Amino acid sequence: MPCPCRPNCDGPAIDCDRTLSTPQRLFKGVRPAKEVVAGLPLFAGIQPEILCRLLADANTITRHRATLLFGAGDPADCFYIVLDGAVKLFALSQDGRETIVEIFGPGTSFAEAAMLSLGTFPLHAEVIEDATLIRVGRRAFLYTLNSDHALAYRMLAALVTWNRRLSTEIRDLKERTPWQRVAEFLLAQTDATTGEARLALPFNKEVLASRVGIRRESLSRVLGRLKVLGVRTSGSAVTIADVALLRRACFSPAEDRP
Amino acid sequence: MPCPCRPNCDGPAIDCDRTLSTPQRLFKGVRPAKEVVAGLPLFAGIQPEILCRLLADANTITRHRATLLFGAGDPADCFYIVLDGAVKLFALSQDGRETIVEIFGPGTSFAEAAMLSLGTFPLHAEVIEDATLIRVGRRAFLYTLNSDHALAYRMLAALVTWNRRLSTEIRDLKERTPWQRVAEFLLAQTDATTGEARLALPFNKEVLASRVGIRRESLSRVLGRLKVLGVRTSGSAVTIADVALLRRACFSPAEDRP
DNA sequence: CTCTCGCCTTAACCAAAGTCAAGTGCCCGA
DNA sequence: TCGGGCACTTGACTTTGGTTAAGGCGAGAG
Repeated sequence: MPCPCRPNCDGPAIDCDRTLSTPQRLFKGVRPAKEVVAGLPLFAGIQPEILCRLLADANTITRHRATLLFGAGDPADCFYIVLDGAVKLFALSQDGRETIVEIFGPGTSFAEAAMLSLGTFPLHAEVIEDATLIRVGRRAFLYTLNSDHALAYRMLAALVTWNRRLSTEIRDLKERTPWQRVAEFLLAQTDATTGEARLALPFNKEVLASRVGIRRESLSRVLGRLKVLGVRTSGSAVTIADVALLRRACFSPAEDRP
Repeated sequence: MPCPCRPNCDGPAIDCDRTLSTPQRLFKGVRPAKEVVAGLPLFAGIQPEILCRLLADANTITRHRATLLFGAGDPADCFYIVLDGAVKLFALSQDGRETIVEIFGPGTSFAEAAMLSLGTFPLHAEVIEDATLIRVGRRAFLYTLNSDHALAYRMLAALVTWNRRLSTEIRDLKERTPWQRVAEFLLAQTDATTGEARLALPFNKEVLASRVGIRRESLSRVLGRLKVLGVRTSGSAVTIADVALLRRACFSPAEDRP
């Protein structure tokens, strides 16, 4: 079966009861493939036999940053599950500028949807942080979808929540300022709801800028202005002095904006 | 069965073989309900008996502009098919400003997705142009979804294309300027691919502005600047002197921007 | 007929994001 | 150790969208 990313398809097949053979460095907390995949919202509650069948046509691959997984227009004959690292989906405008539409991190999957209709990917996908991925073949996926009607319904639900994410993203782009989107992003990186928080940016600032829809120079300036709200950055390390304060500033109308 | 828009649920039930009893003014080209619904991508190819079953729990309603169909958080126990007019889905920020996320016109349906997961609407819906709608009950819809697996797959496909629309919307918001989005919107309103085009804005400019993510004052300015590209407006009437020219200006990098 | 209201436009001002260019710091390899 | 490349920052400048306020204009009510 031909594969759009042929030169990349060198990963080992998956024995679904064996632990994934990924480098420790990349994938902390090694678990059997079964578990990882079953943990995805899309496949929650899947029947074990069907899962094995699915994984029979899957393999793990590790890719370094800057590797193109597929280009827009390529035939969509696989989808990906991210075990570690990060992948961006982006578009290229005629003048060569790229616009990041979505970013996927550990425990998420992407490009399933492309296989359902057109059969071609609508966007480009590139690894932005060294990644470990499971690549699942189209044939197996569609077969699984057909053998397990419950899966089809879960997939419906998954698409709906994905949709909802996109809607709120649109809303954000329309009604919030760049600095609010940056602050929002930072807040989303921590579980803390009060007090100080330390976090590491999951990817570089060029990417972060594109993620929130501004240029990297503007991001620098925004981060500068966020200092007065207790946000310090050095490299990819960020500390938020008072999460609650930042959250209030970010979500309350007007007053105390940086 | 309780209905979130109870005071509005006064429409007649639908006899699926009879012509819809909607006012001529609103719904030009009267067709049987069956046909209209079967024309939706979601229900294309549906089996006639199942369709009738679906419509047995449906009714037509006509609503004037400014009517709220449902609010965010309301229980989602129906979805809507637009026969005529237009409906906006929007969010309200804390300071009371509204942000339009999507707009639905004739021949489209909305809010089906809300019934699949949470069971509550994520956004507000308001009629923005006097509308004729079919309101389909949740129970019937879910029943139909279960009886017709093919429908479930079509629904998957429909969600995927919907998703794709949202992605390109995000891309647009990030990589194109407001005037490009306005021009794009105008171009989308006509079938013409060359020469002159005349069109009527499907809703007022306040709404259009929110649709493209700017304020109405900015929309005025943009329309003013688009004059040099052959776009004239008077009220809701718009003429594009040269569609091809506008398209080129709108999609080509830099040069000749208004 | 006029008044008013809703819808839209205009203008002046300001804040802020984009652009272009230069500069800094860091890592890595020769 | 040097030099080059990369990621990021800074500054000066331009452009543009938001804000506020005022005014125009048409439709419908009184």
